[in-house]
Amino acid sequence: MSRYTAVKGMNDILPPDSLRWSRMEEDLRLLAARLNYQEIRTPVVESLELFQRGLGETSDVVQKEMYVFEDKNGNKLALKPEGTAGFKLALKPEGTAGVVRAFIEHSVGIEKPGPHKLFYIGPNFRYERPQKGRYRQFHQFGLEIFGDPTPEMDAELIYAASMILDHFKVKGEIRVNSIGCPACRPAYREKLIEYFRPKAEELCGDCRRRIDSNPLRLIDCKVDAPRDRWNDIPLITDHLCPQCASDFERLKKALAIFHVPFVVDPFIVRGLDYYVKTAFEITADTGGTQNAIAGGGRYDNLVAETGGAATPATGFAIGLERLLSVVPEDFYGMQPLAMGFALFDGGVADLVHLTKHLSHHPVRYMAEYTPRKFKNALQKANKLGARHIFIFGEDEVKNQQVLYKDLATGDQKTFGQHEVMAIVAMLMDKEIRK
RNA sequence: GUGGGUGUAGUUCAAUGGUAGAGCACCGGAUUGUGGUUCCGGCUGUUGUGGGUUCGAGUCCCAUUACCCACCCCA
Repeated sequence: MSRYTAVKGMNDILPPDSLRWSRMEEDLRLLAARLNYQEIRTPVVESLELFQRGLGETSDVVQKEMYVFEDKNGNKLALKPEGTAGFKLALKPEGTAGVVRAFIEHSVGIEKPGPHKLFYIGPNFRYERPQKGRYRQFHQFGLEIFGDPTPEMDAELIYAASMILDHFKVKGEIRVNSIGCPACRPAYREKLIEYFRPKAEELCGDCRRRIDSNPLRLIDCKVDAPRDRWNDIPLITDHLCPQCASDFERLKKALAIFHVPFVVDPFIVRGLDYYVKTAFEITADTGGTQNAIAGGGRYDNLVAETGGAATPATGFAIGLERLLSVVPEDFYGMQPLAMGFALFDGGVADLVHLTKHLSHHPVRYMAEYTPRKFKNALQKANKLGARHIFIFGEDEVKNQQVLYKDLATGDQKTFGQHEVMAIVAMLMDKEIRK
């Protein structure tokens, strides 16, 4: 064990995993571009207050999972007329709050008409006990749309999520719900409280406490499994106001037109306070119990609550660790490796030349400049998993040639040293046929 | 924050309380410029850390720490 290790819950990404990561990120950017999402990059740190106000003071994330610290210039900032805003800082636990802040700060919604479609990709931080699929530094890719109130846009967003699943050959279940709005949710909440209060004795300790504080989440309790025990639990979908109910119908209709496979799950509850109306989650078998790979919904009031002009908005985020854990192992193939060797000191200069020439082409190649015996060169290439090797021995150098051998088939061939294009063409051809 | 499991070589794992080992990996070799297999040789340890019990602790006890899994919650 080395003296220094990575901080708990924060992981190194090494080859070959790093290749899967960068390819996945590349694909996500391309997919986002198809529906005209443009990238936004916000800082990893924001003021603590932004998250407290945005995500909700009582949310678990804010209450116990934030990485909070004080800015060294805290005192100066505190002297600002606004008061102490900005004094305390936090590593971002999710992506939306910072995007909303930037959207407002730079008047994006004012300078051009909506919808404004943005995507982000990057690290987030939550102070939780790590377990399979849950880490203190984790990464998300998210889409956010500002300035469009329609349920059809929600449907398009969910469609984008399903495109991502399809692209990566992931089998996920898309579950949608409407969680109402400030006009209808409070009444539903009361109904739930009324429903569960008489049953308090039958609930676990956690749930008894949650009856009043968070009855919606109580439904998800795994200890009591309320959904299995009672089939007459009031459903939000039966208590929506006319506007929410109508929007929910439009959402489902549009999803059907997009051919997005989904199920209605009236028990979906989002963990953050800002969601209204459309809420959805995507689950998949990640090998652990953390099977939610993506989630999102509409947040029409957040921009105004953060200090901007009233702007309807909707968005979702996908957890990249979790996504990658369900992307098929062989989804990304590795380009075969080519290697170059010299058999004696006199071949090294020619080997350097080959490296120089091949470096201009998109082949995966590396050389070893310490001369080796023929047999050792083959052994080494094998150990490194190389397929193509180029050899400069005495005969080759004398004739201005290079010996090529395909370690997979055993074929070999001699090229003139100036036939670089022929060599590259051959490598590319083999790659396509692979 | 709560519970459970595991810490021994680079790695995966052994070792009735009695001298810490094996496979893999790595390095070298099996006579001339043809590999993967095989064979031979070599290298590697504060047994996570600190106490305690014992003639003697990798092994038993206590504490501590790290990782893993699960709860809570979420991506």
